[in-house]
Formats: sequence, C-alpha cells, structure tokens
Amino acid sequence: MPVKRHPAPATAEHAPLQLEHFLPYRLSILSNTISQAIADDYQSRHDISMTEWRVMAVLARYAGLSAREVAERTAMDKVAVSRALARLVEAGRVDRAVHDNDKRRSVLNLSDAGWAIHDEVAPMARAREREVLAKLNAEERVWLTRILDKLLS
Amino acid sequence: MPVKRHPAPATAEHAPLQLEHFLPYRLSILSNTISQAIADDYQSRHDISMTEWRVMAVLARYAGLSAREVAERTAMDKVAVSRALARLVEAGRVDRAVHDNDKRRSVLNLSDAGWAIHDEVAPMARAREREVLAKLNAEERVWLTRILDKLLS
DNA sequence: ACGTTGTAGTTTCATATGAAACCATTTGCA
DNA sequence: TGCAAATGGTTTCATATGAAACTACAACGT
Repeated sequence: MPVKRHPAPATAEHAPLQLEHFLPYRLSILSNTISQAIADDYQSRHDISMTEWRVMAVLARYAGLSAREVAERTAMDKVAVSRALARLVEAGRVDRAVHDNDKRRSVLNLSDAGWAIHDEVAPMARAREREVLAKLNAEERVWLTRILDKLLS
Repeated sequence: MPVKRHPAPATAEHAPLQLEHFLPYRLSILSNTISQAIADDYQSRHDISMTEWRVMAVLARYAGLSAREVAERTAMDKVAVSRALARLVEAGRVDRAVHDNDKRRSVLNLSDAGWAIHDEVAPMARAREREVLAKLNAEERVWLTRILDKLLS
C-alpha cells in the first residue's frame, strides 16, 4: 500500500459519495448559483425577496390565481406564499380581491406597480438564463431540454 | 382579438416568463425534489438536518478538513457550517481536534458513530440518484454528465 | 519584540422559515 | 335544513438562517 497523500482520501472500505460526480449535489450547486445570481439582480434594485419574486413571476404568467394555486405553481408552501403575498399587497405590488363564488379564496393580480417591476426584472432573468445556456452548443441545449422534460415528468 | 379563456394568460405586452420552460425554475424544482427525497430518507431514521448531512458527506470524502474547507466544499456559508459542526460534535458524530501548526484551525473527522450513520445513509442517497437516472436512457445520461460538467465549470 | 493586518471560527441579532393550530367558509350528506 | 368534514388562508411558535461583530491566533513588516 502506498504512503497516504496530503488531502487524505477517506478509507476505501466506507465507500463515501464522490460528491463531484453525484447528481443531486451537482444539481443543487448549479441551481443555487443561478437562482442567486438572478436574486442579486433584483435585490440590488428593489427590496424583493426570492419568494416574493417567484410569486410575482407566477402571477405575471397566470392572472387571477388563488394563493393555493400560487403555492402549487411555485412549489412553495402555503405559509411562505401567504407571507410573501402579505408583503406584496402591503407594498402595492399585488392586488387582492375576494372570489365571487367562494369568499375563502383570493383572486390575485399584479398591480401596475407590480407589472412595472416585473417588466424590469423579467428581462434580467432571461439574460441570466442566456448566459448559462451560452456555455452550451445548440445540440447540448436540445438534449438538456429533453432530459429535464423527462426528469421532471 | 379573441375572447379571453378561462385560466387567463397574462396580457402579451408584458412578456411574462414562461416558467415551465425557464431553465432556472426547472432546475430549482428538480434539485429541491431530489434533495428533499434524500433528506426524508435520513431524517426518518436519524435526527440529522440537511446541512449536517452535507457536512458529514464531505468529511467522509475528505478526512481532516478544517471548517472553512468544509464550507468551501459544501458551498454553505461558514456560520451554517460552524453550527452544523457544533451539533455533530455534540452528538458524537464528528471528532474535532486542533491543527498542530495552527491553533485556529480545527481538524475534522467522522467518528465511528458518524461513519456508521454515513454507511447507512450513503447507499440510500445513491439509490435515490439511481431512481432519478433510471428515467433516462444511456445516451441521455452521458449527455447529462457532459452538460453539467460544462455548466459547472 | 511589537504592532498591524489577515484568517479561522463563534456569537449576536434580526429575519426567514415550516409545522401545527387556528378561523372562516364551503361542501357533502343524513 | 343542519351538521360533520374539507378547504383557503392566517397566526403562532419554535427553529433555521445570514450579516456583521467579535475572539483568538497567525503572518508580516519594521
């Protein structure tokens, strides 16, 4: 057996995860890096948390959702959504009405001020996405889309 | 202009992000889903947080790291690492010594108890990874690896 | 040797988070 | 109709988190 080298590898009998090749680990690093870059963009201009931005992005895409539907679309829990909405409504970025046929439900929409922020942030988010995708060639981008479709299904 | 349909799409002049095709959003959902599945596995058997598991996994792979090096490897901040280590040392899962030539540094290693947990959890984590990869064929798996290599570089 | 600057790690403090309890309303059904 | 169960949403409470301040030690120049 050779003499142990400096950054000592853990003993072989334990079979540690090779994190640098472990899919969940790599996905986590990649995802956090990208999301944080986008968050830095909008946090430097507006006082918006990541959860608030996600809610706004969903409401931009789907007008009139209820809070529960926002939670589904964002994959956030309903408490987080409730709090994000409280802040957004308070700040005048989201309008909240009560559903006609069900007084429990809210009917949520971006206000004009909310849209103004959205229209400034969305292009920055798209620019970040382009930056990431620029590291790939056309063929790789097609495969990535296909692979994500399958993994998310 | 046609009459508006039920789940009203937001007005076109605002160009909302199409989240279902937006890379950062899709990566975030995928990564969180996988990490949470693994966390459910070890949390059901041991009282370990996600940050604690990440520290353990890194120490399994690289014995004798300092806290700062753990922070680098896990992409966690040093406060989170410091606290995770405090709990792990307290619970007897990690041994902490002082570096010979630099008394500021810790020299961190999994204890026997830590290794026992590692050796139980690591195979479960690998099984989850296999579950995910099972959705892909061999060609797609090769592309995924190549694409992640490029995106993470 | 001595003071300045840098680094490892912890503590403090203010904020964010999630589970569970809660309130109001609606639904299902006797 | 009336009442139990379910649902949308908020509040409470205990815990997690990160930025900044802090302590201890090391490195460097004088």
